Amino acid sequence: MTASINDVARAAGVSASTVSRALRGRPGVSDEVRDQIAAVAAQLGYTASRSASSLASGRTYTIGVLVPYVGRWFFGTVLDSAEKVFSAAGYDVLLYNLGSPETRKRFFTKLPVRKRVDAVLTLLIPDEEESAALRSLGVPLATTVGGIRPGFTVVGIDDRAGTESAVRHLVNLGHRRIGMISGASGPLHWTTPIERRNAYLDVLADAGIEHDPALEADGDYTVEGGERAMTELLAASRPPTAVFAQSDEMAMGALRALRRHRLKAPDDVSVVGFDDHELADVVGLTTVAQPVAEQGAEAARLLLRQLDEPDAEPPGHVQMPIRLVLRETTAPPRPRGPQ
Amino acid sequence: MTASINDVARAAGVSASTVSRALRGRPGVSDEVRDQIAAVAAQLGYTASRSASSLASGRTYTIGVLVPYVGRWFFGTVLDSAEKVFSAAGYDVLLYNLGSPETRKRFFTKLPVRKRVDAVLTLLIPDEEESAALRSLGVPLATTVGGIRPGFTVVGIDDRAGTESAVRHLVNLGHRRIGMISGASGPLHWTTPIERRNAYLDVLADAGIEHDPALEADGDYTVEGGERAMTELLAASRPPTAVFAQSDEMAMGALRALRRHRLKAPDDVSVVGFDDHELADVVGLTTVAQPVAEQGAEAARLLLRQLDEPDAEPPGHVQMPIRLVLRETTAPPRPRGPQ
DNA sequence: CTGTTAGCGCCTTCAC
DNA sequence: GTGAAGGCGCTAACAG
Repeated sequence: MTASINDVARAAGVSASTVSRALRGRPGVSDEVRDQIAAVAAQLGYTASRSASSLASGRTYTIGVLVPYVGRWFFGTVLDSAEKVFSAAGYDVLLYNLGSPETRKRFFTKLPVRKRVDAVLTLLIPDEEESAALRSLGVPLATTVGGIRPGFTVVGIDDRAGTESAVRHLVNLGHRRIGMISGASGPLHWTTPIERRNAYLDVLADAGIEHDPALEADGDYTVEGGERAMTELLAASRPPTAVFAQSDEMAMGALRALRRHRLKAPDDVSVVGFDDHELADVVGLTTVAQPVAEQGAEAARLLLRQLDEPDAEPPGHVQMPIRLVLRETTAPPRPRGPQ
Repeated sequence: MTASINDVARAAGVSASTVSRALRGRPGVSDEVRDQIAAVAAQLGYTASRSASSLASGRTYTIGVLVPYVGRWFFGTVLDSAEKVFSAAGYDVLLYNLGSPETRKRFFTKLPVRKRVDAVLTLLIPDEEESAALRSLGVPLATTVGGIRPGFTVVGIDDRAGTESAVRHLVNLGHRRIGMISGASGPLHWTTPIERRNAYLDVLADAGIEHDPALEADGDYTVEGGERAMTELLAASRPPTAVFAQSDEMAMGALRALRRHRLKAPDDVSVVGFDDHELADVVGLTTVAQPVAEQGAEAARLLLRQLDEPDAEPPGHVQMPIRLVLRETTAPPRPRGPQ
């Protein structure tokens, strides 16, 4: 099999403890012995067994990352950037794709990360019980989604401000019938759709526009859902002239629905998204840009810092900037013909 | 700290080995004792330490997955589906995001997965040396990319047939100046761009069309690269009337370039992609569809089967079906005005 | 069917 | 600066 620490020790003519110390850069080894051991180890292709060392030390050098759906652009991007930060620091990433309720439930009851990770980054929003389960792990916790939660470092954006800028943009263009495609069907503890909805309602009220419940539809944060939602809105007795979608993927679904109805944005309906998806530019989608990759990287960095300085008080909340990106799916409403 | 196997053994009035056997469903434990142990374990919130059990058994119940870029749709989707198969079978996934050359090199020299995983699924194409390093792990290996390689189970598609259907479609529409956006700048051992290029050349030759090197550009398999490549092609003295992009993301970049030049597909230039990206439908992109998620799931299943039946001969190659999906970015070339 | 005995490979005192 | 023990928590072979 592969070389063990004893093989290296024997070949280098020292004890296993010295090899251990030398390879991990701990003090108490003379430089020449250290170099010699490094050479021997390299030559034998020795790498310490993570199982054995974590069993002995209690440290795993592994971070658990919880994701609802890896294939979705937002999560893939956050995961990508977070992984880079972790691996650069010598940590491995254990990935848990917890999209389905069953998988999720099993994860939180069995908690397979117990004794297996030094920290957890969750991209899904745990409810009270799940949060407690994670806290019971006794390791640093971080997230890039949802509101402030005790025991978690959350790196997020100002959902309210982002939504306001999007909806105000539509109001300023002269729209009065402004629909919203939201992702309300998610778990209740996911505050994002709620915050965005409140901001939407506030802007409408502020502009003196009466809210019409028929102008809201659930898009489930997916392209297909967005398409369904838009179709629903178009079927209303008085359809919207503009739509704010709570995510770019839903906005793209909305655009697809428009195409299917032989309608165009912005000529027939204006559409604004949220995220600044990698492909938003391709379809010319006006959207609220948020620094997705940076959020993942920042959350990862904050987690590593907590690992380095266990005594320092971790930041409870970090807010990243957002900005409205104007493209081609928004325009003033078309003057209405005689009704 | 958390409960250990001995705590459970003591509380249940049995030995640790019995607990171990009972909880893992091994034979040799009476039903009543098994139930009792399960109850005690649940009550104590006991989960076996993976480090300890893998150290003792040599089995890790962990799969290493190597990805060039998690944020890219193709890889995210494969990873997503593979992870689901693995986790359903009780395996954890260790993710390695090996996009940059340095990360990649470090991974293959240190091989941190040694003694840490039971199998490896790689979504990046290892060169000869890297393949050897992976084989030295002594675990089952699989991939969803690249050509047949000894020691690997590869789940792929018929790149040649896919490309042919795309380029033939353009020929049949009447195009004669057909450009290609490829991803040739990748590592040399990546055969995909080469295979697709050969198929492209063959179809042209077959149709009696002379190949013009000025009609090929490198798009690096990214949206930005596709945009650059298209811009390049448009600057040619005699630009193409149709373009085959080796991936949907490059095709979308090409569409973006067209928009920037105030040109439209298919009116000015026809565009075909490859993949059937989740959003290809949104932009109406004609493309060669491949079952991306299914490839990940199938590769994962084949890996698990090898773990279950170590003696069975693993399949060297599995081919999944492709099909051309006609949408709105392709049409006959516009009749040329007097020149 | 169940308990006892040895390790798995490494890290961590504690001596020297 | 270095080596010798002991143990991390679990599983595997062997008894009974």
